[in-house]
Amino acid sequence: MPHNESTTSPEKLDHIRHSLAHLLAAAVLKEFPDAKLGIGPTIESGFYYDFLLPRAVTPDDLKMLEKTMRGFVNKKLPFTGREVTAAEAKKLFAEQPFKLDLINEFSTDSKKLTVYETGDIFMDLCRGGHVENTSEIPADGFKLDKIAGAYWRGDEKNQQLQRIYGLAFESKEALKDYEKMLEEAKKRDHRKLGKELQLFTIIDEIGPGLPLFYPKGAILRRTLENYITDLQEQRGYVPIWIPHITKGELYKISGHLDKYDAMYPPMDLKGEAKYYLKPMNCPHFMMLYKTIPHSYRELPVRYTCTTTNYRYEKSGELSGLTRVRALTQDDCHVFVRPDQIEHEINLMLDMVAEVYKTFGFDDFWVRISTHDPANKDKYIGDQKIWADSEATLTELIKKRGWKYDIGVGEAAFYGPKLDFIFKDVIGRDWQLSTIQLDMNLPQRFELEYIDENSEKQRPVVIHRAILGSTERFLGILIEHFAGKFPIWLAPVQATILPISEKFSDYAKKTYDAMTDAGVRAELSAANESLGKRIREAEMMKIPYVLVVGEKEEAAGTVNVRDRKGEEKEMPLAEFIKKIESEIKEKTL
RNA sequence: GCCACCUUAGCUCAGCUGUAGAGCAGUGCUUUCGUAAAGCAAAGGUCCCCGGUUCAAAUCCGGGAGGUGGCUCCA
Repeated sequence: MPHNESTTSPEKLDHIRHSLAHLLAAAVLKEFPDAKLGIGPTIESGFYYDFLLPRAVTPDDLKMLEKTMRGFVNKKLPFTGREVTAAEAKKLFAEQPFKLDLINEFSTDSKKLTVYETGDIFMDLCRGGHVENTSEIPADGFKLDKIAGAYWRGDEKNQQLQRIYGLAFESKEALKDYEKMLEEAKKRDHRKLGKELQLFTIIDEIGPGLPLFYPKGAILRRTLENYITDLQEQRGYVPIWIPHITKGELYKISGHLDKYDAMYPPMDLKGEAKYYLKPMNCPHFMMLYKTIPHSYRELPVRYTCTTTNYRYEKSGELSGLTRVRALTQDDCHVFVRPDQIEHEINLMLDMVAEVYKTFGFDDFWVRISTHDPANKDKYIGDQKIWADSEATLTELIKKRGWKYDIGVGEAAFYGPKLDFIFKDVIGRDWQLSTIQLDMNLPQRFELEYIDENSEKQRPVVIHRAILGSTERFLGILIEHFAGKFPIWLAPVQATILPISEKFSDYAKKTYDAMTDAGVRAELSAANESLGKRIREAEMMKIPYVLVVGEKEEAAGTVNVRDRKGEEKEMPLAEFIKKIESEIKEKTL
């Protein structure tokens, strides 16, 4: 962010935000004396505070509360802290049930508690981290932003409180910069661009979370899927195909039904056994492996299928392409001998690296989820495989120099996993690729291979998806490129504009030559002004605009305008060669 | 699912109790143009849906659906 001439340290900014949270609570209490206070921490862009209030807070209330807070800031109130015992704290916060809840929790570890007072207007239970005086808070660097519902302690079963969010920065300029950044992000929002560029739509009559793709969006999808399919097939993956509905029986074997029944859309087949739309593919893959005998020689067996899953996601969760009810996965299951795990995972990491490089995803990190050694009973499978594979995973990631984070105890009960988290342009985290070891499904489906001693052995399964979900990946791609896709992905790669109808024939010739070369070209008839057609092409973010007129026809050239607005005349054949090579090289 | 807000033409939005408006897109005609908007014309709406209040509702109230931002969830 610009304006880094500011001398405010991150720690100081945190103190300012934290202090503002207290001032917000003080302002709320002034307006609603019966308000019950929750917690008020700092967040990445400011702070929030949770309240139980007699009525819903309105945007007008926010303005009023903000004014009250400014009044407090200008009063130059000191923040003073002191230690109290749990009993004292309980007396001080007798009217505040949520604070009592916190006191009960904290006092179990026999620590002293601290309370902070702001002048004589407010007192809060708090571990500290404030400015010494409200005069240190820039009065124009903060703003109450929005209101949301939030469950006490983040638990759905608890009472829902009203959370008031505030933005807070070290200066008015920094606040403005932040707001400007959000506005820029809005411009590249994939839902907005999806509509403008005619990529996809969601239709009420069809249902929320069920996107439909227009031709341009479908080309994007197909290009993406072909890319990933080719990559896999070059690396020894073999395609399989599976139907989209199944008897519930399958999920009884896999054990999924007991756990996630509510997520699975049931199908009514008129009195036959209960069927479901498939919410996942793993059990199908297991069955295909199981029904033919396997020798140790043929392992690893790498099955792949790009297929759509259907899940009941809560309505409030759905959002554009990033959270849908019909999601297509580039799903792979690799059946390996335990001694092949390391090699196989390393091959997968190669693929992840190649794919991210292709899309220019530099900013990602890896979450390594391992088992909790203090809680061994929670996990199934061979202890040695657990220990070895976790060490291997960590080693492999380290070797590549990727940022990572080890989540001890975050592994699934069936095996450790690697999740690849991509940070988008505005700093949000998105989980894309996942690689998971599974020692459970091979056991439940009684998968086997015959070893060199003719004995039955159990393989390990590695689940793997690189895009994760085609829909989510597309959503992220749209925002990553702000709709300006690299040439190999662009739904329309070049559009040809004859200056007037006199040059229609030459334009058509140009169009045919491009199409023959496999370029996705478009021909724009001359019944609108040239300026207007250029404008339209720019708005559709088409990589190359080819203008042809008298000069070009005579010389056999095209006038190429790129997305930067720069023009260059070149022979048609030369341009085709250039664009072909860019498509082949997947130039960013 | 929960909390708050939003829903008017294909899109972006104005109108906020007195029988619905603009720009763009689309259609027709004219224009045939040298790098981000040529001109004219006609057309386009159960003002999300269902109830209620009112002489009168796009506008006020209740319920529902969908969306946005959060919360929770995400094999």
